[in-house]
Amino acid sequence: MSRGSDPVAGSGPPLPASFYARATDAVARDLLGRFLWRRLENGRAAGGRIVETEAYFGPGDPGSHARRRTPRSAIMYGEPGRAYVYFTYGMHYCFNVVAHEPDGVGAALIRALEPLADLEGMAERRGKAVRGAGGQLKDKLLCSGPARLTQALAITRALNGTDLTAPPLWISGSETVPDRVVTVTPRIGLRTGADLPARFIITDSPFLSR
DNA sequence: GTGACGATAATCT
DNA sequence: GATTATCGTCACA
Repeated sequence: MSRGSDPVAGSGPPLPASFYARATDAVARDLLGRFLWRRLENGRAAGGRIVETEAYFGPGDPGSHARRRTPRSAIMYGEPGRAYVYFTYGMHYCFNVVAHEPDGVGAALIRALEPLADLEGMAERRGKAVRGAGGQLKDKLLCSGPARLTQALAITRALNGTDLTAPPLWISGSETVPDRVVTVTPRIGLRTGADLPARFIITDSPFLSR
């Protein structure tokens, strides 16, 4: 970021749909270091730098919702560059970007952000869990997990299917981080056997989910 | 610091 | 009826 003092403007225009029309794991890898932004009802923008992602594939990937085509997973069979937001465990939303080659299936789960803009708003939406003794803000707890970041950015199922190449929810950033700062690990939270090495992290980030 | 557990409802078999 | 791409809290060390 370099232009002016507004982090949103300084991070450049939204990534085009073509960015997402590539192999799912390549997109998940290349999302590291980019910026996720959310324009809120009050006009403010909340956002952060993507530091952790996972790739979920289509039929043949037992850990993926899209291992079968169902009403919920159909969006992963559709147009790249749209949001896939689902509700789980009776209380949490998770945010994915539909990403795959032509006629492919898949999406990249955004698992953690380094919070950059509207930290106070994030803290309000996240609730008391992000405050320590004396009301001190624990910024590591704002966006370090897939359900935490959706709460911090006010992402709900109302945004399922939205186009990510324009507000109110978009990703920007023109730089691809170098391989030397990236680590690949097994995916998290799945039944063993489905935990493919398809989790991508910025190795030394303090804002990872674990 | 670590590990167990319950919350809570959409989704699918 | 079972499962779940999670998180916060509470023990205990």
